[in-house]
Amino acid sequence: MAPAGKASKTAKKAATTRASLTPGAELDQLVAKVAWLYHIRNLSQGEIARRFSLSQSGVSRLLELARTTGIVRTELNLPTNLFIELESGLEEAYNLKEANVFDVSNYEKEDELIHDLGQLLGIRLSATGIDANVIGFTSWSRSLRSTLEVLKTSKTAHAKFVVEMLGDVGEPAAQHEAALATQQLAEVVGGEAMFLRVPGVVASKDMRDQLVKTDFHVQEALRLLERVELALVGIGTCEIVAPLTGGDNFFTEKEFTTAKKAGAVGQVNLRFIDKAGKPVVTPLDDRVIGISLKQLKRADTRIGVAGGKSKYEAIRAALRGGWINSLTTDVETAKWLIVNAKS
Amino acid sequence: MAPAGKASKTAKKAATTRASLTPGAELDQLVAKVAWLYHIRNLSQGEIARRFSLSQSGVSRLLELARTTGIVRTELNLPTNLFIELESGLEEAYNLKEANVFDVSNYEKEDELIHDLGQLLGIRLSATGIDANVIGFTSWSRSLRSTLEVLKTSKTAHAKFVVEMLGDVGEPAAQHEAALATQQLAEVVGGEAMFLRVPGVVASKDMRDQLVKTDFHVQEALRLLERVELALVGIGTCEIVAPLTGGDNFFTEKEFTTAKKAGAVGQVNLRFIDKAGKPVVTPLDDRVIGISLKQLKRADTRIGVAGGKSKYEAIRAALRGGWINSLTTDVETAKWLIVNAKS
DNA sequence: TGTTTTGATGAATATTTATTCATTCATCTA
DNA sequence: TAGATGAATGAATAAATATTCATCAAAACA
Repeated sequence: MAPAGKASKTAKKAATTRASLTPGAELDQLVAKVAWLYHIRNLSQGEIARRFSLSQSGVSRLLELARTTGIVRTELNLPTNLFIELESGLEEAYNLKEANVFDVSNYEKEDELIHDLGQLLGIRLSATGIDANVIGFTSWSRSLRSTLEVLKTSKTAHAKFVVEMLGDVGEPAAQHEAALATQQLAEVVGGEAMFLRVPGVVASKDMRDQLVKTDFHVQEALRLLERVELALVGIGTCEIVAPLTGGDNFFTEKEFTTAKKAGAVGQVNLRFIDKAGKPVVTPLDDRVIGISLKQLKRADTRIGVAGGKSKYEAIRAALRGGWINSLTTDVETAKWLIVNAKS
Repeated sequence: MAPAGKASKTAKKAATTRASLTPGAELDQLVAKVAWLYHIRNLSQGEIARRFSLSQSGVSRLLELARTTGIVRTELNLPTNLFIELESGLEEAYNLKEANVFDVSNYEKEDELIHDLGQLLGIRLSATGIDANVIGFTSWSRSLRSTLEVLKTSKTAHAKFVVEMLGDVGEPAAQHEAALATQQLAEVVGGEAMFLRVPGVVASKDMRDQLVKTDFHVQEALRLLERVELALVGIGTCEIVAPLTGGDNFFTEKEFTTAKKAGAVGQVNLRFIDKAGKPVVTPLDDRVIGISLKQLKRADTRIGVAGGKSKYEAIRAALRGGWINSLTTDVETAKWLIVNAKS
């Protein structure tokens, strides 16, 4: 490869006049061309590099850019019948509209599980398509935000409104993220975002009433909660989990204990339910700003995404109460839910 | 790496009970899982291989399978403003609804150009979406069949009918391909395919009348040609090009010469037009079974895909006559068309 | 203006991926 | 039953790709 050095010298000279030296707009063109040659024409990065007089590493970087900017996008189209026994098992045991099961195969790390399940739902939703007037969204759910990542690339989602089903939860810094997610979902479905930019849990019923009374947007959102058709629901345990801390817009350890003493084994958008799925009404209930269980049930489609050992009981309760009628979960959780449907 | 051999031994033992030994249905699951780990979780093939106790090459092969079966799909989302000067230049010069230009950068090989332009149209169509009652399709066009490849992955195309705008052209063996393409397009848009399974060019007017009279399906298709809303048009020169040969359902060299003598510089779905785009009516016209220019113009959207030096004149004629109002072409052709709009 | 910082870049390199080739095992054939 | 054929597979290897690191030039700063 003796002439290589020489070749690259000439290349560099050419480079001064060529497109790659970041002239902003032209960069896009180059990225597009490179992506085209690589993905449509299946040239190697080396060949492409030669054509444009730049280095292979440069091409590699341009392709990465193409991926991150969404010019190139790889989507997964999972067959729907992969875990059909488990899926129909769930559907029958809990009378579901639909169950999505996949072997995400990392059951230790909750974080990854959450993320993966969210993606899974996204894949399925964009395969099926979404069509509703009002979508209820739980913007603080990490799973659902992962779902959104996938959905962003979908062109098959349509809705008029996206309304948040629960106020802010967690540290104030996270609120921005939640708002962004709602906004993005609204964009994806071509609808309007309706925010519920108040604390999800407040100190007292009075406080709640105050907050609701003063803010027009909140009232609007709360009204829309009556008309949710597709609900993307958060399911949780009666514990304070990792990113959240007791106190900031959330229940304290003590309050959760109160709920558990009253029979709660889990919660759906912070509405407590017992082992049979029945609502557990405590004074805590008046301090949540968000969709009520009654309102929730008006939604035709109520989708939950959850998995992992710690949530088994909570998910089963949500299923038994019929608070969700579509579940996306992992193989292990699905098995447990089927085996323990009656116990 | 001394223990490697040992490890693989154990692996092999495990393998006898595991999923990978081609048990049909389970294979799908494995492919899906591997694709998931690779594309969603970004594990390397080596890591995945270890998890499933198979070799890296095996994983590579599974991933290839995932790609070819459509479980994994990479799509290109080209920005629409890359060649905006050329595009708006074309739109203005020829009063087009839309122009798509891209630098497909291989202008020598006509075959590749044709293929690439087809893909380009596909990318743009699936970005925009299709919504029409009746789509007129030119199933023998190679470009348009490439378009179809891309469109297949799209979920944004809808139509009630897909009707062929020209009878068969080329050797009989190719007819099957054309029919398949039409069928597939119909599937993609969720509509019904209407075939025009007769020769595109027949020996005489009488022959044509005979054929039309006897076949119910043909009559149905011809009726639909009156109601085409979106037409995917084939543009050609007055020459016999590569895969076609004079004679088999096609004009002969001599007949083309006749047309040229009458002023033809190109043809749109085998309807000859002159330099100004005016129809060149000769007796040949009565021997074509397909959409007429008059019928074509009823379609709201008339999309042409073509490029390459040999077609410059023909494309310009088609544009001048207004037979197409949307063009997908390459940079070089676009430049020529703009510069020579008035000459 | 000299110095520093920053970011872009390519050569070299490490890592990853695709392919080749030999082996195995099941199926078919004589 | 022996042998042939062909698919499936993994080890070794070739090829391709991503990353590291040093260099350079433009911008920022003194």
